[in-house]
Amino acid sequence: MKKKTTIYDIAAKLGLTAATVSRALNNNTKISLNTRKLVLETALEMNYEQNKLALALKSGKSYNVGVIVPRIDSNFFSSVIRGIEEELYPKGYHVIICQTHNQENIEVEKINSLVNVQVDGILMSISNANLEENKGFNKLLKNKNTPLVFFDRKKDIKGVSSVTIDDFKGGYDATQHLLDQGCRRIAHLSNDRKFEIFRNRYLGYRQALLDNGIEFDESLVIETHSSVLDGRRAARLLLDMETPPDAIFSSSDFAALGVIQEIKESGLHIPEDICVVGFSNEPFTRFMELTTITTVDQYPLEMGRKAAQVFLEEVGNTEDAKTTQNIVLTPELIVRRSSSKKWKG
Amino acid sequence: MKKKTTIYDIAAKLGLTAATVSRALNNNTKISLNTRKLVLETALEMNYEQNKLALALKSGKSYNVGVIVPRIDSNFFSSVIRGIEEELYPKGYHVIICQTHNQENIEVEKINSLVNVQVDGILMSISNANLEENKGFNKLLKNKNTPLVFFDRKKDIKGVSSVTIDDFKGGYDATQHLLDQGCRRIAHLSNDRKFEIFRNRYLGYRQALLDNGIEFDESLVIETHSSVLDGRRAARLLLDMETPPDAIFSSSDFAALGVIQEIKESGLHIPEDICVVGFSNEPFTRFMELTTITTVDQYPLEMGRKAAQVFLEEVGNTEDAKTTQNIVLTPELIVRRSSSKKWKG
DNA sequence: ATCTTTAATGTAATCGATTACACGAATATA
DNA sequence: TATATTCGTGTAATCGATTACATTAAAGAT
Repeated sequence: MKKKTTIYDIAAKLGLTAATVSRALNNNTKISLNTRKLVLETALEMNYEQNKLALALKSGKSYNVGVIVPRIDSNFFSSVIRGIEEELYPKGYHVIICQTHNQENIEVEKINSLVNVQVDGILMSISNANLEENKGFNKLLKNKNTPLVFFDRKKDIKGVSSVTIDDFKGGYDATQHLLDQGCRRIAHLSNDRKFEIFRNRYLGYRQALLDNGIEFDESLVIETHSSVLDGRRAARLLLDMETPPDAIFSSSDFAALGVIQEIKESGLHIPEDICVVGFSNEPFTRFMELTTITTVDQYPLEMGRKAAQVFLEEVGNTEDAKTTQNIVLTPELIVRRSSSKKWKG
Repeated sequence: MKKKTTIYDIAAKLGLTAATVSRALNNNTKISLNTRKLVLETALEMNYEQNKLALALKSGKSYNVGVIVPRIDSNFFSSVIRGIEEELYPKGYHVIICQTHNQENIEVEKINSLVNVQVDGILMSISNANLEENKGFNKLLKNKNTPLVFFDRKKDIKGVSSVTIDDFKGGYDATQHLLDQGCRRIAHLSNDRKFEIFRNRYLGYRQALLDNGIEFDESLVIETHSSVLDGRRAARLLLDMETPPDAIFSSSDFAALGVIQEIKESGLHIPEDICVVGFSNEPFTRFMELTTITTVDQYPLEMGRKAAQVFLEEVGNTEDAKTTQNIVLTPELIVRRSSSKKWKG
C-alpha cells in the first residue's frame, strides 16, 4: 500500500522545487550538472516512476493507440496487430486491442471507450457497414486530433485514411486461376457486400468471368458468413443444384474449409470434381492432410505496419495539413492442392 | 480541432461553479432539481464527455484491466480473453490485451507499460518461468493495490491468486485413455517444465503409467515448443528410434498436428500403428479431414470468467483482507479418431 | 421578531507533471 | 567599476474532475 513517489517527494528530499526536478528529469532546460545528477540519483533511489496519467492530462497525449478488429482469433487479424505493434512499439506507443465479435453495438461501445481513455488514435477494421450512422463514431470523426485509420475492412469516408489490399485483383486472380484449370461453372461464396472487401472480391470474380467469355450466373453466388459451418451449408446448397459447379471460390478460408468438408462427405473429389479456392492464407490452409487449400495471401504484417505508419504521419501533422492516404497492397494467389489438378506436393 | 467541453465550460455558460456541475452530473449530493436538470440538458447540448484521465488521476482508478498472454492467435487464449471480457465489461472495466510472443523481455515491458497506464489490475498467463527475478514484476507485486491474477500458466507466488485447470488430471486421463486403447509404449511431447502446466501434464502422464504397471522410459519424453514444426521434429526423433512408440501424448495441439503430419509421411497409420492425443481442444483438432485429434478441453471461457471474478473480489477488498485464491478447473478428455481404434464418425 | 435549521451552492485544495515567466547571483563586457 | 549577460531555480498557472469545508439564503421554530 505504499504511495508512489512523485517529483514532489524528490523535491522535498532535496530541498528543491518540483519544477526543477521535472526539468532535471527531462534533460530539458539548463539545469546545473550537479543538480541533475543529484535528482537522477535520488529518483532512482526512491523508485520514482513518472505518472503517465498526469502527463497525459497535461499534454493531451496518452501514447496509447486503440486497435479494433472483429476477432482476434484469426491469423489474419492477429498478424495485422503484430505488424502494428512492431511499428508503434519503438515509437513509445502502446497498443490496446479490442474485439467486436462482429457485433455492431459492441463496436460502438469500444470506440467510445477508447475515446474515453484518450487514445491518440484508432486503427480499425470495421464490423458495421453503416458506421456513419453512429453517434459515437461521428464524435470521433469530428475530433480531428484523434487520427483514424482503417485497415482491410474500410469505408470510404472523407478525411479517413486506409490500408487495404486490392481485393478486386484477389478475386480476379483466384477466378482466372480456376478458369485456367479448366473450370467453367465457378461458384462464389461471398459475404455481406455492404463491406468493400467482399464487394470487390465479388466484382473481381465477375470481371474474370466476363473477360473469359463466361456468362455470369447469379444463382452461383451465395452470401455466407466466415465460418466453417456456414461454408458447409453453402456448399450443400451448391451441390444440390441441378448442375452443380465445378469450382467454388470462397471469400473466406474458414468457409472454404467447410466447403471442402461437405464436398468430401458427398463423395466427390477435390480437385478432380470440384476445385476450391479460399481467401486469407490462414495457417490451416497449408496444414490440411489431403487437400491443402489454394488461397490468397493478404500480407497482414505489411498491412499492419503500413497502417501504423499512416497513423504516425497523421498524429505528427498539425491541423489540416493532413492528407488522406489510401494505400492498396497487392495480394498474392497461393496455388495448392485444392485447385490444382497437376499438383505434386 | 475543437476543444472538448469540460465541466468548467458548462459552469460558465450557466453562471455556476464547476463543483456544482460535477455534483449535478454525479447525482451525488443535494442539488436542486432545477439546477440538475439544467446542467444535464446543457451537458447534452454541449456534447460534454467526462475526461477519464482527470478522473483516474484524481481517483487513482482507471477502470482499465491489463491482460497479458503469450499469443492471441490461439483459440485457447482468445477464448479466455473473451471470458474475461464478458465478466468485466458489465462492471465498467475495459480490457487491454497485450501479447508477449513468448519473449521474456517483452513480457517485462508489457507489465511495465500496463503499470504505467495505471491499470487497476493485471490478469496474465506467464511467458517467463523466472518471473520473480524481474524488477518490473516485483514493483508490481509490492504495489498491493494493483491485483494480479494468473490464469493457466501460473507461478506459485505468495499473495497471488490463480485460475488453472488440473493439468495433472489432464495428463493422467489422456495417458490412461491411450493405455485403454492397448498402447504400451507411450511417448510424451512435453515443454519447458519450469512451467507448472507442462510439469503437471508430465507428472500425470508418469503417474498413469505407474498405476498401470508400465515402466517409465525417459527416452520417450521429448521437450518441444508448441508449434507444428517442433511437433514434426519431435515425431521424427521418436519414429527413428529402434523401438518406436505406439502412442504419442503431446501437451500441445499444435505439436500434435505436426506429429500427425510426420507419422503420415512416414507411411504409418493413425490410430492403427500409432495413437495421438493433443491438449487444448483447438478448433482444428475437430476439423481434420481424416484424423480428428483426441485432445483435452481446458474450458477457456470458464477460466477467463473465473479469473475476472477473482480480480473483482480483490479490487474491491481493501488492504490485507485479501485472501489468495487458487481455483482449479477440471479438464475433459475429448476422444476422437486419432486415438480411437474403434472410431466411427 | 429573533434564532435555529437545512437546502443549495461556492471556495479552494488535491491528484502529478509541465512550463512560461520572474528573479537573484555569478560572470562577462565596456 | 558599472552594466549587460547568462545560468540555475523558484513561482504559479494549467490540464479536468472531485470533495471537505465554508457560506448564503430561505424556511421553520418559539
